[in-house]
Amino acid sequence: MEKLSPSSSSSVDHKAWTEAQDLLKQKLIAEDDFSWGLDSKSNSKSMEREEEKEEEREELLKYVGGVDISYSKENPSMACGILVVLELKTLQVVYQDFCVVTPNVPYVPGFLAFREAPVLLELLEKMKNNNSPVYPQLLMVDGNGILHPRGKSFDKNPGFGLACHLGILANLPTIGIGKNLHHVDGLTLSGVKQLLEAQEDSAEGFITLKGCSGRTWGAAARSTGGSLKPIFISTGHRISLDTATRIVKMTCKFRVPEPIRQADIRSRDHLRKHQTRTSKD
DNA sequence: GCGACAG
DNA sequence: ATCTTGTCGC
Repeated sequence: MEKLSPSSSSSVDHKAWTEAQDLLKQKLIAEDDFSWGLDSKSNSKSMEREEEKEEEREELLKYVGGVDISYSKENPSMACGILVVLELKTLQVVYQDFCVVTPNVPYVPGFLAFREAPVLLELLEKMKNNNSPVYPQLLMVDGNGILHPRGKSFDKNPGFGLACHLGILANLPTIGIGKNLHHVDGLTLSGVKQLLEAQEDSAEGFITLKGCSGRTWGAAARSTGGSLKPIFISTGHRISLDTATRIVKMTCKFRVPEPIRQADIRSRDHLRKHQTRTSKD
């Protein structure tokens, strides 16, 4: 009952995964594609003083989702996926749901989506099927969007990270937030830091990430203070980098945007509460 | 060939 | 990702 295939011997199948990524990638939309707007821009002329109805002349972005998965070292067979939704205006959590699972796919750099997307997608579909009134209009993902090495030849093509992958599966606009730089197209952490420091105080600590090839992969930001570790923003699906960057700014109370930060904190807490029975009695 | 490599 | 307390500062 234990036969290993000659060439591929585990659940890790780089070739099949790369092909799957390439297929999904064909559906990727790299521009703003949604019906809502950001309040800053919609009323540029003058506030019609007439009836200030809540009439939705134009729907506004109100609910922003965040997803993440936390893992337990004590119990490697236990992980916790989470979906949170925050109200943009107040940055308060208005929805949260957890999913304790056993990781079945290992983490392989470049293929994070095959490990995490199924869990996160399930949380989204559950919420959607329940007709929740706060279903997110936009999703922030703990991981990269196009800032990602797509297979081996990324020099001419944008990547396809978890944020892209999940965005397509869920058909939602997504923004990828990396807390570490995935080295692609010649980008290095030291190079990014130099650019950030050379910025002085011009662009609020945001710079565009351009690789050796000239391609734009995303943006780096030191949202807080001076010398903190930057975060790395890249578009996932149905959004432009410009819009993504603006929304990140709106949600950055601390270094990491609130939807991601809250997802991080809460999934970790939830995991602790659900593993207290494993090693102790 | 070797190292690098989101979470 | 995970292992980890206090501590310095606004």
